[in-house]
Amino acid sequence: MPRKKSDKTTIHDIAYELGLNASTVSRALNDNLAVSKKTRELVKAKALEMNYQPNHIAAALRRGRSNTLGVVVPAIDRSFFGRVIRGIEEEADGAGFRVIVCQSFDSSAREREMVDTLRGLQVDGLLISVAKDTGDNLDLYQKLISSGFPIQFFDNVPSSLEVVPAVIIDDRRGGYAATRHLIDQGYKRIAHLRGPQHLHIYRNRYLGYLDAMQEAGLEVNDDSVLEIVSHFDSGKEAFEELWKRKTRPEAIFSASDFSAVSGMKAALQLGLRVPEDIAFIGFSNEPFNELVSPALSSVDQQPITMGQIAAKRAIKAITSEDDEQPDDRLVLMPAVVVRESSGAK
Amino acid sequence: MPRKKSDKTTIHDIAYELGLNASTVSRALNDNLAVSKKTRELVKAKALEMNYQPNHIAAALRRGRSNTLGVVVPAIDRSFFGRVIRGIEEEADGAGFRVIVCQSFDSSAREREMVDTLRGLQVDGLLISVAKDTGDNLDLYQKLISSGFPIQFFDNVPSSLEVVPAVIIDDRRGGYAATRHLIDQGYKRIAHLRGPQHLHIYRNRYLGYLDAMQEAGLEVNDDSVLEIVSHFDSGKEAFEELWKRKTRPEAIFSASDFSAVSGMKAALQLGLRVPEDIAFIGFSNEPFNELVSPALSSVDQQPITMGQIAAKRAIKAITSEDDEQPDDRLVLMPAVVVRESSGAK
DNA sequence: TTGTATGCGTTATCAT
DNA sequence: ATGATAACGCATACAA
Repeated sequence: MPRKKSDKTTIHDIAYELGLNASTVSRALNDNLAVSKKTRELVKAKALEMNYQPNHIAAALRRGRSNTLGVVVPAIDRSFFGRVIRGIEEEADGAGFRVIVCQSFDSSAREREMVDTLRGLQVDGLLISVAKDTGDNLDLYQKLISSGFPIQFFDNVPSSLEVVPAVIIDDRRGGYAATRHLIDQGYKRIAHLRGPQHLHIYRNRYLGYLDAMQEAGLEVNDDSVLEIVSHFDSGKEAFEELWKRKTRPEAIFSASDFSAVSGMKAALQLGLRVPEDIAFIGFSNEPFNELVSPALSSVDQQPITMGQIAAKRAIKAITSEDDEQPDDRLVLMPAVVVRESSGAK
Repeated sequence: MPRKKSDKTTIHDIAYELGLNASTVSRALNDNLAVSKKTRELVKAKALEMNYQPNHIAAALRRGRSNTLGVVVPAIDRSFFGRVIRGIEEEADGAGFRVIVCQSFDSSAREREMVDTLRGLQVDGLLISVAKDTGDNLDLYQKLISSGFPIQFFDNVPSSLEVVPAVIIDDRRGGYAATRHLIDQGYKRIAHLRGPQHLHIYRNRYLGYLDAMQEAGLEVNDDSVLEIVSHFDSGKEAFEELWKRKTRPEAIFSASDFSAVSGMKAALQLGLRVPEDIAFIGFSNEPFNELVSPALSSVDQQPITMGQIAAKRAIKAITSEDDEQPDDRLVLMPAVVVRESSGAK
């Protein structure tokens, strides 16, 4: 029969068994140099034997530090975020930090809840990609930032905040590079399937498209651009709509891989050849791009690097003694990945 | 200037401001009926004003309950797990539970670490889909289960444990249904791309294939079955290998959507028509199945339902007073989703 | 209805 | 090198 009603072993239990004091056990378990090597090993052996599980939350309560990073993303089943999180975990692992992931499901109300929950769990820092339903969490974030709480935004950052510590990619550059690639391949009539323009990531991809077209002296008219709403369905409809217009495109730059693939599918069903009759390039470099036929060219957003850097900056802010000023934004460069769907004309 | 060095508001701060006692504040915040409606509102208003953030870990330490569920999956960027987690969160939300998600990256050593971490974080229950690198965590799980700790496995469960509380799908039935569907469509020479047979999910899908073939009196010989290793690349090679054999298949049932799609791609590149020359059906019902052309038929594993049920059972085990016996396994039925790739012959 | 006292498991500051 | 003690923020049994 155990000493206590709960069967959980604590440092007190170990101390009791060994005729020691709890503080010694605590020190031994934490590899404190003050405690003799002999007792240290004794304690560790006993801890193993008694199946001791350190209570991290008690330690966190006492220390005021949990060694935990909180992450909020719109949805973890989006491969981009999955890969960002992978990068975060890699970096956190190396620094002895745990990672807790929450989903906002693109609702800013839920995002706020998640932030509260994570703060209640005493996370030492926050990594956030804000919901598309960009609500009024700005106050919250402004307060958090100016209170000196370690926070890093990534990918989709709150738009109307002045100084935001963030890691983002240069979407405009990405849009430019994708379009430029098509131009270099010899295409002239290039259409753009753009995303909702109130989201700056989509707005910037569109601006990059315009940059490249203008630079090359190519015409952009009402027929060239079409806005898509939902990722999944509308690529097909968008393509069919484009194809009906009086000046048919030779190539399409889509702001999303999903609509690119579904547009491509619509093209194939019309009996068109890709890229001979119509070329495609998407954005995000989703894993399935390699699987479809023809394989879809795209723009890679370096999600793993993004996660690593964001985590690194957060951890630095946490561990550095002096309350340094919030880092400003760091901008990553996107990279065009050329596959079959945008071969030379 | 704040009363304390730390700027975090505690119930003591609120009590001080209001000339009350911390316990009253605690009660008020928890909607305890004992405290008068008036003070309750007063406290809540003050809490809001002072931007009070409840310290959940302190509460958890005191209560011995964290209202948190720990989830361990091989990788969150696999859409199946993403959807299971969605189901878990839905269920947990409704019951006032938080969810912490960790990844094992298919390493049982890391899986063990994650379990320890989560237990250290005082999660009230554990939901686990075990790593493919099925190591020797059996002792750990056996101990956990018999100690009465609320734990639920899902999808991939530890194989060599007798009584395992788990929610799984009937993979054998799924393999049978997929193959049966092809048979019903009129195909006779049906090949199977099977996964590593030491994993029972793949073994069962293979057995289901055999069931259906045998039932229909169709021949299965050495040419019919091929084992694939990595999801991504080997579908192509596997298909080319199958196509070289003396009896070419008319249809292929692949144990994974990834290899099905990449096999399909290889077929298309050989100039074959799908499904006229060769039909395909995969397994898992990945989202990209709808996007590829032709759209890939597959077997749906009901991931959201799986998550909901697993969470529900875990929460029930947590909240029910009596230490009831561990639930045994609950088996979900998979559903064939017919798309273009397996049209009638 | 509210206040007082205690403890959850750990770590840090003393003292020895 | 080790022990005694207090404190982290909260919830609860008990007292008033």
